[in-house]
Amino acid sequence: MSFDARIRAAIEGDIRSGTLRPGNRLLSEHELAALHGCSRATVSKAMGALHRAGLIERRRKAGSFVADQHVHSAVLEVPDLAALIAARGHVYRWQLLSRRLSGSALHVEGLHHEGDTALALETRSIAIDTVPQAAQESFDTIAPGTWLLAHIPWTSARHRIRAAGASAAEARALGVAENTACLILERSTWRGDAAVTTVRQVFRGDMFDMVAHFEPSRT
Amino acid sequence: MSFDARIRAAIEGDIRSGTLRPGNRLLSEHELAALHGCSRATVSKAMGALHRAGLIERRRKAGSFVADQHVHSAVLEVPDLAALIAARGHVYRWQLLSRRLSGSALHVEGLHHEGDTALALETRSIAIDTVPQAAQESFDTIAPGTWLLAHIPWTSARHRIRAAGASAAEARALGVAENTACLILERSTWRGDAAVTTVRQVFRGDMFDMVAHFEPSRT
DNA sequence: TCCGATATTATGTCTAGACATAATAATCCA
DNA sequence: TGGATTATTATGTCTAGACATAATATCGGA
Repeated sequence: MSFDARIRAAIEGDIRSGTLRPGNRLLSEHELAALHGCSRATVSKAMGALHRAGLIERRRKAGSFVADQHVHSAVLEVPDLAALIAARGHVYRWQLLSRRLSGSALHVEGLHHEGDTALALETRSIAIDTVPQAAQESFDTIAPGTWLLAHIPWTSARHRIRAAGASAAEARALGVAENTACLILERSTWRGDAAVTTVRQVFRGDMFDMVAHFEPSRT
Repeated sequence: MSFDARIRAAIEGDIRSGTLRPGNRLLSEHELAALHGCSRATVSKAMGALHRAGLIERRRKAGSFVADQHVHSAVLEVPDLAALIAARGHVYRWQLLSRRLSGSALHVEGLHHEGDTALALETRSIAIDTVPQAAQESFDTIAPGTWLLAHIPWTSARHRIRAAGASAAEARALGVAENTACLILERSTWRGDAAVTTVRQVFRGDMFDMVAHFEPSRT
């Protein structure tokens, strides 16, 4: 086991066992280096990993502190629908429902099909100020998400996940009864400070779920 | 801007703009160090961040490669319900519904209340082999999640998020109509290889959502 | 031709320093 | 006493090496 992993495990253990409690100060990097008999760079690497995992807070001059545990973070895998459906052994198909240019936004609506059934209804708006080439795309055979992925770089994204009953229009599009429970994924992406796209996907609740993992022990 | 951030931004930009495509090999760490005029350790740090962000794959001897972009990862914040409800300005309350010891598992069922309304129905089983002290707990005033957080260290967790209509029993407990759309969060936690607890929380869809962020530019 | 031993290569981990930077604590002067 | 200056401290970033390790490529022999 590497020094890095050893130091992480030691501190993580102290936090989880309650030896170190939220708000407590950890030893400084110098002290930990001396304690474990390794260099400060190695300690720093371990502390960086704990920080990313949300276990500790770090402040210059003040030191490192055990973070409040009221939230914890997990890595959410946001799948590409085409790849997901292919992995399940079905045929993926995108069906364009509408496309409308309004002001500086291009609005696209369509369905993601898994084999013969509609898996998700997508309502998207694309900022043509940020992605001017999108105005030339029909999106009648390629899904806008796939196209965007290949055409413009984005730097950050925000996802919101919730559950809601299908509206009349959504139910009709998905071929389910009105008010059927659906998982709704809303995603906004930015390139720097410029908005790129906002998408709302309504999934049939019985055919889709999302998975997230948490393992602090990742370097 | 630090070398680290600069190198990350350069490679990320090449990936997102399509200059580097999935499967392409990146320059080796040595070459990148020479190119950017910095040391290999700095390059390695940048590559580590890109790897954690899921943008690249790394293989010894073979090199680093642009990852397939069919999934991308985001950081999901899994809130502690008590803290979440407090932050919303309401009073949190846990109500125990049932507690039953069966074999090597302790089954606990209860409600998380936000003020006067039930926000979530929780069904949990706790492995008493891993957490023997739990057998002595009544859980009639403290929620098992809170108790577990304070009493045993866990090392990894897996979350599954989906939508479903409330069953008759769930609807009764939450005070909503049967088949109301609910967000269902199932979480299993482990301590090393030993299972700690499995919990299923059924949330009123109209009162709860989850948020996830993605920003590769985190060191 | 096939197999095993060897060399090569790129990442993984680490060291023992360095200077930068931000935040706090101490000090000194008006 | 109040406010501005200075010193101190811990993290943040970086260097120029080192050895370990895993995976591949190459070469020699049966």
